[in-house]
Amino acid sequence: MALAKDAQATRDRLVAAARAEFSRQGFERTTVREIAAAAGVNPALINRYFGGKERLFAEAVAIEIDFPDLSRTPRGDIGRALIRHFFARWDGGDGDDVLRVLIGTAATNDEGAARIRDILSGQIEPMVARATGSDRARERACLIATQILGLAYVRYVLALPDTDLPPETVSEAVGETIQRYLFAPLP
Amino acid sequence: MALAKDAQATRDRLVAAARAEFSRQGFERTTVREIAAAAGVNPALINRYFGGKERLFAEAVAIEIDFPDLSRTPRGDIGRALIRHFFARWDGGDGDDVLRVLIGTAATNDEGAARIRDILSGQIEPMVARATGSDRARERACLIATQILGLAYVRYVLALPDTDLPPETVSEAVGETIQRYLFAPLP
DNA sequence: GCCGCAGGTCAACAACTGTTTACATGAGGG
DNA sequence: CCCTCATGTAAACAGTTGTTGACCTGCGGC
Repeated sequence: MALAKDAQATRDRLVAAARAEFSRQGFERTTVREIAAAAGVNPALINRYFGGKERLFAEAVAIEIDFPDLSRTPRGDIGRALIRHFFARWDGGDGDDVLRVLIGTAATNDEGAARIRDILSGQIEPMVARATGSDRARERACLIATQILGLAYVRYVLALPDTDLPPETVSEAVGETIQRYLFAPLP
Repeated sequence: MALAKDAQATRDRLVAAARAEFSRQGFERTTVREIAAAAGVNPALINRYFGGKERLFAEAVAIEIDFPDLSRTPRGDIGRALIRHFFARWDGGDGDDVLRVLIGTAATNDEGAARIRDILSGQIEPMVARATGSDRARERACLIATQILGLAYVRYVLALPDTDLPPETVSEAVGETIQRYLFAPLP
C-alpha cells in the first residue's frame, strides 16, 4: 500500500522530476525549488536525501546505454541497426531520457562532460571493439560519438522538425556513416 | 590616439571579454561582474551600452561563418576542404571563437539555439545549394550540421585529446562523410 | 578659464539562489 | 496506549545575481 510517508517514493519522484527539469533547462537554470515543486515535495528534502543539488544531478544522470545485441546482426547492417536503436530509444521519448539530459548539461557542467566521456570509454568503445574486433577501437568510437552526439544535438537541442531530418533519411545516410566509421580503413 | 574615455573601445573590450567568458562557462554561469572585470571596466557599463546581459550575449555571438570559396575546388574534394577549413578556424584558436560559444550555450539558451538555426538556414543551406546545385539542399545541410556540430561538440565540449581524434583521421573520415552528405543519393 | 555632457563610478536595491536549522507530525513497535 | 524516530515542514540565512539611479570626471568647444 502507498504510505503517506515513504522515503523511497519521495526519492524516486525527486530523481524523476530532476531529470525532467535538468533536461528542459540545463543544470544552472534549474532551481532546487522548481524540482521540489515538480515532485510535489519540500525543497529541503533534496538536501536531506541527496546532500545538495550537485549530488542530485549526479544521481539523475546515472545511465546505462544498453546496446542491442549485435552478435547476430550481419556485419554490413550494424551501422543502420545502431542508428535505428538510438532513434527508437530517443524518440520513443518519455521526454526525460538521461542521455538527452547529459548532452544539454555537459556543455556548461564539467561533471556532465566527464559522464559522457565515461560512457564513451566504458560503453561505446567496448561495443566497437566487440563488434569489429579491430584495433583502433578508440579512434573509431570517437568518430562514432561525433556523429551520434551531433545527431542528438541537432534533433533535441536545436529541435529541428522531422521534415528537416526525415527518419528514413537519417537511418540510411547516418547509418552508412556509422558503418564506415566501424569498418572502413583508417588513414 | 587612444583616448582615456573611448566609448567604442570600451564596447569592444566588453564584447571580447563576453565572448571569452561565455565560451568558458556558458551563459548562466557567467556573471556580468566577471565580464566587466575581465574587460577592466565597470559592471554598470554593460547595462549602459548593451541594455543587459541578454543583449550583450546576442551581440557577442553575432557571427559570419565565411565559407571558403569552393567554386574552384574539384567536386570530389569539397567535403575534405570544408572539414579542413573548420579545423583550421577552430584550432587556430584564439580560444574564443563564437561558434564554440554558441554550441556550448545553445544547449540551455533558446536565443543561442535560434542563432544556430539561423546559421543553418542562412549560411550552410545556401552554401550546400551553391556547391551541389541539388534539390534537397535543406536535408543535406541538416545532415552536414549533425556531423560538424557533433565534431565540434566532442572536441570542444567534451574536450577529448588530440590523440583520440587525430586531425588527419578526422580530415579523411569526416571529410568523406561530408562529401557523401553533399552528393550521395538520398533515399 | 569655464561649462556641457559623454563617459565612467559607486553604492544600493530587490529578487533569487542553495543550504541549514529548529520544529511539527504521524506510523508502528513496545 | 504512548513513545520514538523516520519523515516532512517552515522559516530564515548568507551569499550572489542583474539592474538601477544618483553621482563624479575630465575632454572639447566657447
